[in-house]
Amino acid sequence: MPIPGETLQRQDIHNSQVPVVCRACEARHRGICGTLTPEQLTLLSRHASRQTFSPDQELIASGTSAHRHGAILSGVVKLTKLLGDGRQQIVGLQFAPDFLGRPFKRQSEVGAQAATDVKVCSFPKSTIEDLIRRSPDLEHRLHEQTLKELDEARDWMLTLGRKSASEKVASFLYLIATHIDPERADPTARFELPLKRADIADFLGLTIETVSRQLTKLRKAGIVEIENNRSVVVPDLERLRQAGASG
Amino acid sequence: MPIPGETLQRQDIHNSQVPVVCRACEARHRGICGTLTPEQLTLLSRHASRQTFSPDQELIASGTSAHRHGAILSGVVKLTKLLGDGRQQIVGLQFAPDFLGRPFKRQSEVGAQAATDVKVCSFPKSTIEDLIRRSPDLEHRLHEQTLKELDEARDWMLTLGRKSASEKVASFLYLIATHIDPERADPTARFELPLKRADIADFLGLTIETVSRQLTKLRKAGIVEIENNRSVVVPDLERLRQAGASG
DNA sequence: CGTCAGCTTGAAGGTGCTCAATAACCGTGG
DNA sequence: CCACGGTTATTGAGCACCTTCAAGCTGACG
Repeated sequence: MPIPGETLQRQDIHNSQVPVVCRACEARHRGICGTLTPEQLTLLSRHASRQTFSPDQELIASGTSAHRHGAILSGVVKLTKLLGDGRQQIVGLQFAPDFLGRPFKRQSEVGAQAATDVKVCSFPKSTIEDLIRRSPDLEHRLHEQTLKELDEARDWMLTLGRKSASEKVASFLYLIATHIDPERADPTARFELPLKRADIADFLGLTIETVSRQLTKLRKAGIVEIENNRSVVVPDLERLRQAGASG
Repeated sequence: MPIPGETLQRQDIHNSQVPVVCRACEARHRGICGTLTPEQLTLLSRHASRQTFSPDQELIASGTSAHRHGAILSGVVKLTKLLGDGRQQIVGLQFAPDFLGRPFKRQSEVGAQAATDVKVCSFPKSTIEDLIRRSPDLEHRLHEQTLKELDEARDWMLTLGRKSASEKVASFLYLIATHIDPERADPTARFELPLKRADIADFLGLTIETVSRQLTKLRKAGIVEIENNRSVVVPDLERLRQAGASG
């Protein structure tokens, strides 16, 4: 259960310097915003704006100089790489309240598209970079996220390089199950798939057809239940984890 | 052309505070050491020691609490991940003067083994972490390296997920050619492969046999020349790059 | 009710794997 | 110097898995 907004807001009530837009923000105390001082928040919010994107809409065009960075407020973002002939690979998924953008570099080498409906709070690259230079805490926070993303990328390299199709699909479902609803103690999970089949295929380095076949195989094995193509129930998370090959 | 040692050393001659062991070090002005003040270098060097490793020797056992970090002085290090049943994937290659170790985390989730003969300068995890906390510059440098590694990991995910076997092998050769001898203007390259076939296979998510077959295919196509299994000549780097599929 | 996007299912084919034999390389010691 | 064993790499034949191509299905929305 998410913490009711009340407790979060009470903290800020005592600090009138916190910008109005931030006070009610879902991400106010998470992600990068959590480390900022009221003055820094003010500076940032002055240049910040909210945007929404619908599935498959581009947040950053690959190869384009992205002049804005941001934080995901809700939804799932896919990071993609393209080959000359159209082959595509999803190289990362990002969830709220992740930071979006690659600091200290002109060109982004990955594209970013909304996978689901997405809300972001974005600000100019230069604003956040200035802030980073002046706030070691913020850089540390971003460094931590980068390290986390690197760990995840390497986990996925193992999946891409060495797992079979059915292990890949199971690993994917397990990944989503553990990311959508971060804290859950019970062995069962229930969620909506944030990706359509084509995206899953691009994430796993497979074709749509193979993904589909492996899903029905997992369904027939009783490891997952799927309804309306998107709603998933996992009766036993541990069993799903094992289907993804024990690392 | 590398800068002659003379100019490098002259800087230190005027600064007698720089530790003796560091003065003649190949990595003194590169990698993380480059940002450190003489005092910081002294602190670090007091706890530092040099080690050498031969091929396949473990620098860090996966899952083990690595209590030392370090810098690569020479050689190539492979970062590996293992699946329960023995399947292996190399998730990164590191060259001098890269930093070795994952800060701010108890457990390393990857193993590190020497690919070639390797020299490292290592120090206790806690020493460098203290230093990081006190030196924003150092954290920035490490953050930059982490970002670089993340970019590389994602590049490789595209290779693992979407390229054919022959494209994979070509991509690998191109990667090595451009990393072994970083600055080279001419279109031709000549180098020793730092990895044996089994390692290449683990890096590419293939089998030894497939790697071998694709290498002879590239050889017969005149894209590379190979002698003694390890010495490679690439007459036209651009052609090799294209054989790896234009991204 | 028709259309369109997304998903599933089937049959055929190819790429890369498995298993197995041969060949090249390298250090050691006769 | 060559013979030798061990490690590393190449090559071949058959097969499995995943892809390709093609058809049908489902649900949302006009």
